[in-house]
Formats: sequence, C-alpha cells, structure tokens
Amino acid sequence: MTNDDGELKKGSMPILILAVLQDSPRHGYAIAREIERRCADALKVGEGALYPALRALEREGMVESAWETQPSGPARRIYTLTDAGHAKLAASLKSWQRFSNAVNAVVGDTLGGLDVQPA
Amino acid sequence: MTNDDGELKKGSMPILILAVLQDSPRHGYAIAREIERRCADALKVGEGALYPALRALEREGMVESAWETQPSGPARRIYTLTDAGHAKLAASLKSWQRFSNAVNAVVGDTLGGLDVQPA
DNA sequence: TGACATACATCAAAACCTAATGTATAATGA
DNA sequence: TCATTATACATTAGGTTTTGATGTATGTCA
Repeated sequence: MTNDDGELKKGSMPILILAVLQDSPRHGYAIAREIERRCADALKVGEGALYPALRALEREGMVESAWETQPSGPARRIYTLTDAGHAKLAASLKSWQRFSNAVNAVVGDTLGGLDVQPA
Repeated sequence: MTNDDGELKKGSMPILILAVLQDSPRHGYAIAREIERRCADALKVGEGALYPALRALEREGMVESAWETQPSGPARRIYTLTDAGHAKLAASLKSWQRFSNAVNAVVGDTLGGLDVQPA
C-alpha cells in the first residue's frame, strides 16, 4: 500500500481491511478495490501487502474465509469478519484516533493547530 | 515509537522529528521528550527508533548536527533543521494530511464520518 | 546507597511493505 | 485476430523501520 512518499501508512492494512469487511464479506481483490475507491485512490493496495495481511488476520481469528466458485472466471476466496474481528475493528478505530490526534498534536504547534473531530 | 497497540505509527518518526526541530535546534534526548510532551505521552519515542531516524535525516541533508560540551554532564549532539529539512517538513505535513484523510475516508463510512479540519 | 533522570549509542530479531513475477480466464477494442 | 486490460489468486527477494534489550557515564535526590 502506498501513498505519495511511502513513509507513513505501514501497519494500516489491518484497520482498512477490517473496515471494508464490516459492511459485507468480500474477496481479496474486491477489498483492495473498495479501499482505493473510498479514498479516491489516495492509497494503493498492492497484493504483496494485502494477502499477507489477510492471512495474518485469519490466523488471529479476525476474519474467516471460504472459497467461492463461479460459473465463469477464477475461484475467489471470500473473507468474512468474525465477532473477534468486529471487536478488533472497534479497538483499532480508537487506536487510529488516538494516534492521529497524537501526531496532529506534535505537528500542530507548527501548523497552527489541527483537530480531528467527529462529523 | 509506540502507542497502545503498536500497529500504526511506522514511518512517522521523520515528520515528528522535523516538526519539533522547526521551533529550535535540540539534542536527541530533548527531541524525544518534546515529542512525548506535545502529545501527552500518547506516543513513546524509543532510542532504537530515534537515533537511526536522526542519522538517516542527517545523511539526507535534512538536519545538521554539532557536538555541544557542557561544564557538567555528558556532551550532547545538537540537531538543526536545514533548508532542505524545512522543505521536507512542509511536504511531509501535506503527505500526513492526505494519508490521514484517506484513512478517515476508508473507515469513515463505518464511523459515520470523520473529517480533519484546520483549527 | 539506591533509584532515577539525563544523554549518548548499538544490535539482533521481528514486522511490514515494495516491486517484481507468475498463473489463468474474460472482456474490450483496434 | 491480436494486444491490452481487468479480474483474481499468490509468492518472494530485498529493503526499511521498529522493538526491546543492552551498554556507558554523569548528576541528583532521598
């Protein structure tokens, strides 16, 4: 996953995956495209980041997967959020807000102040 | 550098260091403490992350350093932002806002919407 | 005397990402 | 028809960065 200068962003795959899976089960490729769609391609999701992250989440019991065969086209592995995954998403969202607020607080003095606010 | 669950945060050292150096030159230890102070310890800066990041920034010409001896206590290496460092900080701030907005956009559908707004 | 803060620094191991590569099918358009 | 692009899976080498431990040394405070 990349944005312009590829410095930030590491470790954000799990929360992004969990977030798009909350709405509905999806297969890997669809997860990647949905993440990109939601942020208007500000983030790019590469396979080398996506699949290892999905496997890690499954290993941890946050998602479950099942193969789905289609009349035409390749078989797809559909990922579904487990209860633990829902809980993890909630925790991750709090973590993200804390982290994001923390960074804003550090750079904020420089910027003249930034705040993250619920809409 | 860590926050609660240590998942996000990778790659954020440079922007944090650059941000605190913009106000005034500082030595390593002071940089770490100032980052922590500004975010009320929401981020912890470890030496193993700090010093390599400082050396990388110096190698890239973003900061310059000079030893300062004190009448009492250990010598300290004072880091100063270069012109390139100022430019990099400005670019990094934009990157951070783009990244942060992108993540909020992806998880936002879930949260009911979050926006980052200039104060 | 013991604990803690200041101040530097290194290193092994782990974690994560990038970019390339590979397999296959299907659709699109020149 | 042929080339390209999209769909859909997956692996891997190499690189960057962080974690956590460890080490040296001085100064302060109880």
